[in-house]
Amino acid sequence: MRPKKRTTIYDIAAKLNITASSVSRALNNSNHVNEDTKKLILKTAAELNYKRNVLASNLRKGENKTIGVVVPRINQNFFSNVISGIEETTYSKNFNLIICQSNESHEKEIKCVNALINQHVDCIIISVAAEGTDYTHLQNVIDHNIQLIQFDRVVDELETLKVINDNELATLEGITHLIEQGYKRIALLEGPQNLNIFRQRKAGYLKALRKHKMPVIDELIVENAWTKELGAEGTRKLLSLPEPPDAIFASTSDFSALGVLEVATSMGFKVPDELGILGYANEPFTELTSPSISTIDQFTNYMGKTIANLYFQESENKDSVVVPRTISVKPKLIVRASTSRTQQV
Amino acid sequence: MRPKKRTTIYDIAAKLNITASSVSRALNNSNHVNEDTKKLILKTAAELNYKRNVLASNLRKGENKTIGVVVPRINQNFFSNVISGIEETTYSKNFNLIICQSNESHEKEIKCVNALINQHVDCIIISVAAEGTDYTHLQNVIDHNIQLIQFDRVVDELETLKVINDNELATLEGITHLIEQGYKRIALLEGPQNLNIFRQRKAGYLKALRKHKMPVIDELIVENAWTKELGAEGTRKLLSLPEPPDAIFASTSDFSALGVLEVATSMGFKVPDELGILGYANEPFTELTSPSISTIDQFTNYMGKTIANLYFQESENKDSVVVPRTISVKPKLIVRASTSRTQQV
DNA sequence: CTGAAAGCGCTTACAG
DNA sequence: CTGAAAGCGCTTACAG
Repeated sequence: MRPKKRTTIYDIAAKLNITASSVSRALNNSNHVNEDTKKLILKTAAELNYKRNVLASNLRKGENKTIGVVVPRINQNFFSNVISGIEETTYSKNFNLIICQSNESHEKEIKCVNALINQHVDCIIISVAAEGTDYTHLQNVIDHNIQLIQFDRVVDELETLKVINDNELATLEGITHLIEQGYKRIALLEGPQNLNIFRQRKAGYLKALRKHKMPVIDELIVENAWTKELGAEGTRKLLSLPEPPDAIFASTSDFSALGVLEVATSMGFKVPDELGILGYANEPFTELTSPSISTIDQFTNYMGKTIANLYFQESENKDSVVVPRTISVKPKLIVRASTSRTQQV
Repeated sequence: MRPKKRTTIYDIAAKLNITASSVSRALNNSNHVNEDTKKLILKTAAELNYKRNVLASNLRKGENKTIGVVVPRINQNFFSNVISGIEETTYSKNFNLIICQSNESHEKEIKCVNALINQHVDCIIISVAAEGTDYTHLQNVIDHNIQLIQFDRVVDELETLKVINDNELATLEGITHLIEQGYKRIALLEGPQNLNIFRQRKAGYLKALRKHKMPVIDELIVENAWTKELGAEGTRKLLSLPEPPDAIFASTSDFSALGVLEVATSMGFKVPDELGILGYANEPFTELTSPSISTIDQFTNYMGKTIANLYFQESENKDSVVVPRTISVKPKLIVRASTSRTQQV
């Protein structure tokens, strides 16, 4: 299984009685080489099935043309779509993409990041795991002069390029929509507050209530209702209250919203009449449930492309310093049956 | 933005007045180096924030510890789950994973594969795009002594390691289940027949009918019903026949099955009583529709791990020749409401 | 236009 | 245990 020796530029040079320098120049399409010999070299290279050793080339040139991506989970819709967008862009620039998943483990995240630093990638794109609080591994990326781009779940304190959703604004719109539909007691299923995205969504919720002069009712705010199961559990509690909510915003995800829907249905609450449900992320299944679930779309593929383009813009700008900045993508409220009181389905 | 020079083993050596050889040995935890100097070197390396240049190391050692993956789409459940499984295994072996998507384009697939060959990856794992018929680019992988592993959509003629689902057997079981439920006119929505997986599923369908002495009715076989839209279109035609089918096997995917369900519902056919629906792939949404859709689960994460392990088994086996072989994973029929005639939902 | 030479950062036989 | 040297495969100033 160990490879036989591959064809190198020396093999080509030897065969043609010229030097490796010329071969290299021809292969790089330099114009400091005779047109005819260039053709001959290219022809011979093809015959010998030559493939440039990118490792050697990169080592010599001090470049790598590789971007590393670290996400909590590859197989989550949001992330796989963002990665797909990143890939489309990096591919068009002839860059490689190395992918790691942290599995929401802070420890694995650190290992992934260090592996990417060792690999001398040009850029690391990351959405952090839910766990951590210490981010020296990310500071380390910066210290190695590797471009760091955070997206979605970003560490606010780190001054890097960031691409995020405007979670607060999207939530504000979502809750406002609920209020306009006549919902009066709106509950919040919140996510781990160490992640900025969940803090922002909570902020949007509170802001919307304040704006419409509605009281914030503590018993309607459920901590850490992150998964379908936890969403279901939280919903059971909420709907068992003496005064249950008439709407639930599952700020963590559509999976959580699905848990809400299942419990509500099984407890005999009519959605959307007796209970409105708003999710987050526009997972494909949200339009398939009955009733379909209102949610918030995050333009994932577009985010991916934006992230990758951000890197290429910066890197073309070699001399100047990178100014830390944040690109905020405005998500879109998708109104479906689960919150459409006026127009029953 | 161009990196300042990074710390190398020479920097460490200079600082300690020793040679790079010793530094390298210490860093590689060789025992041909004094314990105390080793400690000193490690300490200094940490202080100088040293990270090994993996490119240089790999070039020298003639290894790369990188596996390339080429799939039609990263953001499809099946593939992202397989990739996730691959990643878990490669990560545990300290291998990098480079990911490309062909977007179902044969041309892009060729470019991806060539890029990976240039990159001198140790192994290429591929599920081919729907388009192509010519596979010299894959032969090329083999010619470069790169381990090639095909999965799911494999090119039969190429003698490589293969990890597949037993599509025929799974389909046989699925259709048998339909027959046992009393369905008599079972239609097939088939996929592009240049892909082995769709040929196998068709074969399973035909086999099941023959086994139960049921006639094969040409007008019940719809070509190329690959997407939700095409599935819907095919279903419209089928259900408009003078003698419409009483069950439809959407062999291409659950998305196609979803198209069937929507059209059937809108045309007033009762599922599962008047029309049974069987999908393929166990997409998460299949348990959320009403009625829920019966389908076939492919153990995707497990497949991913199996693929990666196959590579590592082979590579540990350096001397012996790789024997082309196929690992067939038996998928599982998931019976849900859309085919459960006896037990209505 | 072409060659000889140095060097990217590392590893590893070869001496001692 | 440690050093000097060669080499992985390529690129690129420097001469000519």
